[in-house]
Amino acid sequence: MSPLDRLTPQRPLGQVPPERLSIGVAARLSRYLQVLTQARKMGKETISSQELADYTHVNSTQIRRDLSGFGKFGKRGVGYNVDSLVSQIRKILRTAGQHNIALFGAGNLGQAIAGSDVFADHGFQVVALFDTDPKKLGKKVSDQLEVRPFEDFRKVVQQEEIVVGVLAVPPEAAQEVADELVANGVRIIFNYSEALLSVPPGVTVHSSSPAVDLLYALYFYLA
Amino acid sequence: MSPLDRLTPQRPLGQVPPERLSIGVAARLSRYLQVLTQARKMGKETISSQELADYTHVNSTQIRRDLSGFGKFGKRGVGYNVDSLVSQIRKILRTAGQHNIALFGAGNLGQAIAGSDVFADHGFQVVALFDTDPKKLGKKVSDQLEVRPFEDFRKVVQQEEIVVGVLAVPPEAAQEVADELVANGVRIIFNYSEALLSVPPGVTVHSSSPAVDLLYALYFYLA
DNA sequence: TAGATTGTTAATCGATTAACAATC
DNA sequence: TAGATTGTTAATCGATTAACAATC
Repeated sequence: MSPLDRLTPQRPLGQVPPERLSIGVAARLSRYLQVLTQARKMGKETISSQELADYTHVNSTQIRRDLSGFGKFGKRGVGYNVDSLVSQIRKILRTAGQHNIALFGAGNLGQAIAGSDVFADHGFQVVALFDTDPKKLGKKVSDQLEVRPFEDFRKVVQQEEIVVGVLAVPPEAAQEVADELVANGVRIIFNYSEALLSVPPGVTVHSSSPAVDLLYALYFYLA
Repeated sequence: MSPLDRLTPQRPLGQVPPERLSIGVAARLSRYLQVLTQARKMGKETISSQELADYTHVNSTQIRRDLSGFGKFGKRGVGYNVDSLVSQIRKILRTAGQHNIALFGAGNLGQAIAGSDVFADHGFQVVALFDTDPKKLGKKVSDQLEVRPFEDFRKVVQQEEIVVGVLAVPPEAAQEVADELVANGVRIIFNYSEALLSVPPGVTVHSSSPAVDLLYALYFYLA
């Protein structure tokens, strides 16, 4: 802080620092958290900013700075304690709680998602799996989960607080499901289908497109 | 360009401008390409920088500038022709050709990937699908593809030019497969397992982690 | 102690944004 | 023509990088 800053404070003295992270910081912290969670699973107790950089493709200086903005979490010469860094980042991102997901589509992709740990590891619980195929209805996909008819969705969204809708449906069905989600107040949609979705402002669509990463990886391979 | 730059040219006069794109530009162009490909499938003939911005979450001015750096591809008052923009970006990324992929793991995720259009749309062809489970061997997963024993991989990599290895295996098997890929000269690995992989320098690992996007989407939802 | 790694600064580079003339 | 959207500039902001003292 320069002396001038003290003369012209950005906010009233005594107030807490800005609570809202920038998109970049929030995105990077999420990536650190993903790696840390996995590192913990693999029994790693400490991790250096350089290791984090190798796994996340984020510069190690950037990582140290991102973290040091919130406190002195590391130990010089040693690195960061994995466990405690996980809790610290969860606190910063305020994602320590449990959040409910509804999953649409019980095909290969839907079942792969339902059976994966990725969401569970970060406090997201798939509470319902929907499909329209009568042959799939009632099928047990995991201990907790069986395939329910799409029509049940309204009921579910009223009973459980669904924060995210995940689409693993064929592209031609995606917009219809998205509309239904929006109509029932869901404001985050995770789109694994290839369809381009139209949603009203205030609703966020995240599209996962592995081919994109492959394209630019290939560019640097060929160039 | 400042006058000083003309006195101290970065490269010999008369040579072509730098061919290598920055990582940021290459990554963004890839995202535009993904959206354009899908827009074309949906019968869209023109698209504006604003529409591209809505779908990619990249600022529309940024998009126009990225594109105008390579030519005047748009029409004022109209937008960009989807078809011709696809060809232009492919030319820039030099990914117009066909490239071969080997896919590991024939579980739900592996079968979902094998059956998807994402890779095919961008010129990536899955030429072989491997698994170690004897019960799955020989199973037809698509018209072109049947499950082969992991041991066949060396043969395949010698016969076909495999540029990318895609891992859809359980986390405990991922490192072993990665090592085998590296040993056989594959330098791009796409990791859908949750394992953290160690690879030598020169090999690129891309890890797809949907939960990461969800985490930071949630942050802005809660904040 | 010696080696390793954090926390932090300063310089550079690239991304973002607003604004607007050009033009379809 | 009128409306829309590109191509481009300029100003600001955030990311990247190198470097290094502090310190475990």
